[in-house]
Amino acid sequence: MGHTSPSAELINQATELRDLLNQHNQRYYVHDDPVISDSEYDQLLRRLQDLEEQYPQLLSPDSPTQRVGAAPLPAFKQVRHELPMLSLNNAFDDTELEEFDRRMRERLKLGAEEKHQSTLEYACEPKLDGLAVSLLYRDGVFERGATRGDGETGEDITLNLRTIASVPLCLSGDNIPPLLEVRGEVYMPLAGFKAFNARAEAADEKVFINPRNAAAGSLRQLDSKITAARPLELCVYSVGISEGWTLPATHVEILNQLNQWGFLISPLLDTAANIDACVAYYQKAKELRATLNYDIDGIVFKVNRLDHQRQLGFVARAPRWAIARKFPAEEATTQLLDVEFQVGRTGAITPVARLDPVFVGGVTVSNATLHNRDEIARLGVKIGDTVVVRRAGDVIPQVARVLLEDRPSTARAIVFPEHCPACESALSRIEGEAAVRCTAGLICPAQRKQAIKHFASRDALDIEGLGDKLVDQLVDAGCIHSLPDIYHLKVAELAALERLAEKSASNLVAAIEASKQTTLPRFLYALGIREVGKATARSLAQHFGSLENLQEADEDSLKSVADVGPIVAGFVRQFFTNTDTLKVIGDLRDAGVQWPDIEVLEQAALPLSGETWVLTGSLNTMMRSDAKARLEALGAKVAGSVSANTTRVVAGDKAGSKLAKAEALNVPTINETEFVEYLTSIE
DNA sequence: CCGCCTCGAGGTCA
DNA sequence: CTCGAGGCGG
Repeated sequence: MGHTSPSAELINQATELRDLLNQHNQRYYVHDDPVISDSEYDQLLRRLQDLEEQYPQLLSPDSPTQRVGAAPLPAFKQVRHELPMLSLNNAFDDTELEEFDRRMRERLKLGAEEKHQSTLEYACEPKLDGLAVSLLYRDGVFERGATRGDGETGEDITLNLRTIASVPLCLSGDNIPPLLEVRGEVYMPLAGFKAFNARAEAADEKVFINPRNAAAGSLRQLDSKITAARPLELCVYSVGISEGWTLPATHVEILNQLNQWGFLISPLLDTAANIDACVAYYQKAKELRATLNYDIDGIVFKVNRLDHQRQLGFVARAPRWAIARKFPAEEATTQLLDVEFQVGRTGAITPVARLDPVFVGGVTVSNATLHNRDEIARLGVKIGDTVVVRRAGDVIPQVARVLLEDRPSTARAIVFPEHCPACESALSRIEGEAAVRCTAGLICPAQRKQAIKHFASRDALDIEGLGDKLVDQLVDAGCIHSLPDIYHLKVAELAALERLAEKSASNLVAAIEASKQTTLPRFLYALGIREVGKATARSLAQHFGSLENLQEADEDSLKSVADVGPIVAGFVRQFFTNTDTLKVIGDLRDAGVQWPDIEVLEQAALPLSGETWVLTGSLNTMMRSDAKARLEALGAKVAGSVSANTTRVVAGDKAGSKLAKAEALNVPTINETEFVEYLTSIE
């Protein structure tokens, strides 16, 4: 068995069964229109299983038998998204939605008076409450699936996605592109969620708190057999990269095409002729919400025409041409039990409300930030009050207001401290700032701990294993006083600590060692310069190329960096003129912290300086303006026409005369895929 | 901020 | 086997 080859007849049979099953599967899950009974389906599936068992050569990754799950993985691999997975801007009321529409029409030069004349059509669809994923199909076969992650890098969850019935293992229909990345949301339908929990409860197993976390937990299983037993679904809402597909004119047409190839799209997908119709769609969806078999947290509106989308481009980490109109956050009332004061990295004192735990927006809330002294005053809140709590912007719990009529006679005023709760030094408040700060800087143990935690955090040097508790432990034990001490920790010294044995200790030392190889933006961010977050750190790194250049930069040249004004420039100058911080940087470098030599390029200028590039044809994976900006950031000039001086031509789909001219003049050309690879290789 | 998963530590029991 | 830390995602 297994070593004999299957006959042509059997190979044929297996292929037919596979196609048939995939087809029925699609009818059932994507079009909700089954033509055979469940038991007939099971019979077909079992026949294929038998065949594959007998002749393992017949097995292919797109076989429906593969949905039952595979052997457990040791860990998830990291996956880089060629095209970053962006987030969406939000609108919390109708006015914000109308402002969005006004911005769109202004930028597209459509004119305000045309508001009600159907000039700007929007695609409307509900925003499912699940997890964003990306799925890559090569020649119509599902090849790789990944979580969104931070948008740039996610985790490879191919095997888990393969178990989801509405994830097509291979695409069907006409003109399937050789390369296609789709994006969508994985979620657990409410019926499945309830059934799963009912069964879990009966079996005395743990139940899930809400469908979103159930879906997230299911996708994070290393053993895909467990995922296979979870009722998950995929609904797609956009295309990432693609090759060999001339995109249609509108977003809705894209989705309809995806649907024809076998993907589930929202049955509520619709268009709105103008923003008033969007508002109406939102109202209708809000009423419909309670009857749906899945959680939604808002409605997404997208400018429907792709040429308009290209014209509008992106802001920061979100497309300019789309907005999510959020449903109002769910609210609940509870008691304010106490207020604690925490010291942040920059010394800011943050009051944190300790609440009587209350279930709101799908989770149990027991803490909420009160932001600062002004916020406490604005709310007029006292300890013992009944407060209204809500989960704002999806995540962070917030005290919305106080029910003064319920105030007990025992309510006590919240006393803002006058001294730092960690180091006792006096607090000060700078004119015009909301925050009250401890100015002791790194002398304050709380700030020292925060600085170290920040340095080790995911977006900074990403030292895995050096978390909150461990930093507290290490600082309290005197193992770490300042950042460079991290790099002198020894396994023996760590293993002597509580709850940290040989294994963890050597893992940590290895992670610390690995963190020495970093990048300039990460390092800058890790230093914790005030007002220098991830984005600013990246701009600074790109602009100055090296730490030396940045250190020597005066305020004027700092201000010439995008998003850097006088305030940030001031903080940066202040940081690099402080002898203590300079010593910390020196010690870190002595300890071996280093980043690739972008500084080599600083004099010789950027990698593409002196080159002239020409873009022609339409690009599928990026906006032309983005392509231009990226090239210019690398020092290239981007010209409109091809000449003998042109260094290179990027030929997108339907490239015309410019491509012909390039070939005539012997100017090298590259296609879009090569171009994207090239960009990612040198950026 | 919270819920979920995974993993290591350290206990209990064989 | 239980506990708790850390990573991840929204």
